[in-house]
Amino acid sequence: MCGRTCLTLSPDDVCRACQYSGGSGGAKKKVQPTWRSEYNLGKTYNPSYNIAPTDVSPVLVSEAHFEEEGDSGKQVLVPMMWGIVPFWHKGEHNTHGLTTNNCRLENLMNSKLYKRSFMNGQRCVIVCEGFYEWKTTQKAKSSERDVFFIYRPQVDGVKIEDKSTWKPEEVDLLKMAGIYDVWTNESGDTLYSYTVITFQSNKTLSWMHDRMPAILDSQEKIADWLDYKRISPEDALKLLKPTDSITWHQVSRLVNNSRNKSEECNNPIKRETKSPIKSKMMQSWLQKSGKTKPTRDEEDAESPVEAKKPKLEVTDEEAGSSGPSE
DNA sequence: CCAGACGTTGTT
DNA sequence: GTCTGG
DNA sequence: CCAGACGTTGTT
DNA sequence: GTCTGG
Repeated sequence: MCGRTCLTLSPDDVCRACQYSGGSGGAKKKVQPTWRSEYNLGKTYNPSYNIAPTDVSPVLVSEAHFEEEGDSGKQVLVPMMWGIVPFWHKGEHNTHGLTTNNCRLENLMNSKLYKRSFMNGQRCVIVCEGFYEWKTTQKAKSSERDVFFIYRPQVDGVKIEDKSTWKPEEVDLLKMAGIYDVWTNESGDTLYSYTVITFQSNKTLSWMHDRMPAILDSQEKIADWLDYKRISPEDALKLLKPTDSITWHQVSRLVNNSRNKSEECNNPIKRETKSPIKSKMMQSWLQKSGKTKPTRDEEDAESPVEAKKPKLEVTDEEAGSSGPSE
């Protein structure tokens, strides 16, 4: 599932962080998406460690949706509300009564709510530093579930939760595939809103939750997902596959309350001590089996495996934005 | 033809 | 229990 | 996703 | 608005 995200960059910095190789002709140059602020009933984007449904956050879309003769390969950032308001909805924007913060990929193509937007090319990419996931538990109340912050592996030295260790130009933001819609009220005011596409989790995350967002893990996939004139809906769907290019750490339950916007929200906490009984059993079992360390599978896979860190090298994507400077 | 749904989650 | 707000 | 409300009256 | 169920 995906019910809370984190994005703390200013609009300008989000633009910098979303630099992509674009432009026409053979010589692709690095360009930044432009910031396109819509009225959205007066709702605006506020950088936050704790973004919840109904909040507004920036998403990438093709410029061609807005410019008459726009290049569908060009990207723009548009603040939109999380949770689609169906374009046919009558009344206040918040009275449709449907849960639309996520769209199950399995249901997309026979959904009355999402299919039209999708076939219409209204694809978007939700941008964030990471998202929060509550571990599915049988016994605990929802308020007692373990919470994790999930994000892209960063280059050496960058700690995503410590903004003093990185700059917008070098951070690797998490990008999720979504669908957006445009709603107009009786007065003719428009509201842009989006949903995050989800599917069944792969092994990397299924121990935590059975659903995960459709993460786009390369610049090419992002460009293809957004360019609705070049890539058909059918081909766009093929881009959505579970990724292993993610990592995570446990965070405090401060994030449970969406009013808590503290930067502590995405800070790692020490793993909760297991019950003494289980801990003792584990220790003696480890001694018997002569192991020094439990393997990933043996300890519930609750910490990310190594070897997911990207190599620090200058690729076409990164040329022009070097690593830590100064 | 009209009426009614249109969505997702977790948990008892 | 269920819906709305953040 | 979780938290918090869930209601009405008359009067400062 | 559009689709399904009756």
